[in-house]
Amino acid sequence: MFLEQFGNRIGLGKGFQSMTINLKQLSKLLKLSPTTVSRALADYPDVSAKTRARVKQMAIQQGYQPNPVARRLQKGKTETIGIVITPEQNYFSDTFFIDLLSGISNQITRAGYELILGVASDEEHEMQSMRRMVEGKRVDGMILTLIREQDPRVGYLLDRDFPFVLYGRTRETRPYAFVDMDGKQAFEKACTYLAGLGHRRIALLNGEPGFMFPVGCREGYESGLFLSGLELDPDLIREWKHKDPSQSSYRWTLELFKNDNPPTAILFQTEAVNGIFKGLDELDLQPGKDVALIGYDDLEIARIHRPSLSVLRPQAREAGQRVVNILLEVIKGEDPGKFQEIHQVEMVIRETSLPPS
Amino acid sequence: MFLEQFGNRIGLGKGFQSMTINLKQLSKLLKLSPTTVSRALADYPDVSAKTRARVKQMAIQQGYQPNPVARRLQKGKTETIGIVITPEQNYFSDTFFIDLLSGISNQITRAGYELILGVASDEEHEMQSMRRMVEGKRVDGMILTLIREQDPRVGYLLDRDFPFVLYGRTRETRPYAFVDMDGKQAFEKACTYLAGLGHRRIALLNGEPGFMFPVGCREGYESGLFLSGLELDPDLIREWKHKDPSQSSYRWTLELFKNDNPPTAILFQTEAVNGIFKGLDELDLQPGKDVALIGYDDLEIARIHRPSLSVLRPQAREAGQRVVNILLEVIKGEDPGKFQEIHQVEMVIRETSLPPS
DNA sequence: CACTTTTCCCAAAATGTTTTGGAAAAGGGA
DNA sequence: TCCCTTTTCCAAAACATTTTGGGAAAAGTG
Repeated sequence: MFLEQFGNRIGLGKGFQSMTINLKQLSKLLKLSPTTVSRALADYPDVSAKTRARVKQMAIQQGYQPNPVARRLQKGKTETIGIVITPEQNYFSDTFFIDLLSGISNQITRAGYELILGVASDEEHEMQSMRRMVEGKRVDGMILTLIREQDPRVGYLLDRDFPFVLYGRTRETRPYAFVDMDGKQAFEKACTYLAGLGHRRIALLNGEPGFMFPVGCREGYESGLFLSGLELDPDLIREWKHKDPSQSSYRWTLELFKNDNPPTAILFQTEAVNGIFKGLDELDLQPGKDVALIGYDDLEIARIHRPSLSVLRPQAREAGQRVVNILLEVIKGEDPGKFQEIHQVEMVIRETSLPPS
Repeated sequence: MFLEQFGNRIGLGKGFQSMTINLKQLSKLLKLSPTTVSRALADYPDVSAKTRARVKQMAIQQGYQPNPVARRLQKGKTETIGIVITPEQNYFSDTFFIDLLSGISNQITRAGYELILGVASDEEHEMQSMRRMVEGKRVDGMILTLIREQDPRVGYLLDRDFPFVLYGRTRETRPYAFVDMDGKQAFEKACTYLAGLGHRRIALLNGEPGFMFPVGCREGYESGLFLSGLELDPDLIREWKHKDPSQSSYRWTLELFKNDNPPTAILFQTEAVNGIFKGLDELDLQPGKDVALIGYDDLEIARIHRPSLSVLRPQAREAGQRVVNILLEVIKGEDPGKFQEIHQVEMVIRETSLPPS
């Protein structure tokens, strides 16, 4: 009897290998039914305050934690949400994505959920990893990042009515939930700021076509030019590649300055900054002095570099938290169309955004 | 009858919202018992080849996948392994960690397991996140990275006999499983290489004390000096901080060259390269020309920079795969002490490792 | 005191698998 | 045909919860 009650705590030789108290064992200890113990812990009103307190105290004393696997089976929920990352596309380049992930993880833990991670090498494996999670009933919802203009993942999830939230947006008419940064407004702000300083030739070194984010950047850039009364010159727009940001931005930087009428300022995603610095260095142009620079994302290099880089700074951590909170609502059955958030991006002026010399 | 069989596939309005076929439903379709279907799919010898084939075909046709939650409950295994990362310590700085994670993830998926991720802001939350996974019975095993000399996580897991594998090593007398890079041998190799080129003043800009990895680096450095007949000069050793690699390495670089007899070469972790470049630039010293450089880790910046950086290149992806394979063995009950691997690190000579001028 | 209501608890069912311990059917030899 | 193996299948139990649907005791109410 004693042995049966405590058998699991005694174990076979190993110290206290498992503090693992059952609901059944706990209820036996309390001389109550498992039902009552379960309901007491869940604060059901139909268990008296006295026994509820007694149960909770004993639960703590015994270190009882409900087995998540069993509760998931019964509840029909995995209490898990999934995310797939694609390192090949250099998404991890610095603090930005990890901040996002940090916000996501914190909020998920707070809700008692789990975050499962897939790492995919390309678009195909990305889809494959997601399907495993969804069709294998391994998650209750998905978080999508690095969104493309035509993103098959979104259609897939919409088709089967599976809960998901985008960090970003895509071209899709059906309503879906997303949290996005206002790249358009950010680039417009940066562009008008530079124009306000007197810059007349402002270049855009944009992200890879096919992805959604550069679309907004370009819109903001064009709108900024327009608002400042500047002409759009297609020669001042270039696009680098995700898989090799530095190399491609390096080449495009050289290209930009072959122009008869070269730019005096460049807007870009900070991810590509190494290539730009290298290109400028080769051209004997001083960043900030000869060419004004404003990057999107406040990476470490932006702060450490001399001159320090002016940037547009998205609040990745906060966005990550919102993504999770929204996803939890969608999982609960709320209409995804209600959750479409566009977050403002602040501009941090440092040393590379001076008037033209 | 028809409706009951196919009810789940018809759903309520939504297209084909769940391809979710039960074992019970599948067995009904086949006019077999759930037992037999389960055993057929698991290739038990006591089900005839004919029905096994029939079962498998139907399972594929119906898109049946066993509910992982149910199987976990029955098997008493979560089929999940956990990892906790701490972005504050700048571990994510570039491709290295993501390569490791990629190897880990691939191997885990291949085994039909899941990877759950915790993101912790500091040492305390790191422990907390791990305890939640372990004591909450959310994982079958843990992967630990960024190991400290005295690492409370290792003692914790050993005490409760919980399966884990370290990427790295720690000071602990009890046997445990690990996969580590041979930092000592790598730095010894780099050091003797530089000495062989004629360098006599070789500095070490090492990682943060308290962590285990820099210990090996220093051993290799000292051993390399010894093998080359060079004196150890404590003035040529400095340590930067994880939370701010660039800033601290920048300051230490300036410091190193205040020396009456400054170094002609520096060994370091590539993570700190931005600070070093900045420092050298300020001192009007050309990397590679005036000061030879060899970094540990082949980050993107090492390849893109001109001159390109000579590096020590750990095979992070392979290491990640080994970590998982070992962990699965340990979970199966194998003796962890059997699995202690030290992987060789190759040296990639590029443009920053010339003889002294 | 009888009746109703409220309070407090619990037995049984259900979640979807795998495993255990047989049992029926088929095959083989006399 | 009968008995013994071997082959092929299956009913029931078990995994650890939560939920369902009461039911008994206590407390009000007339």
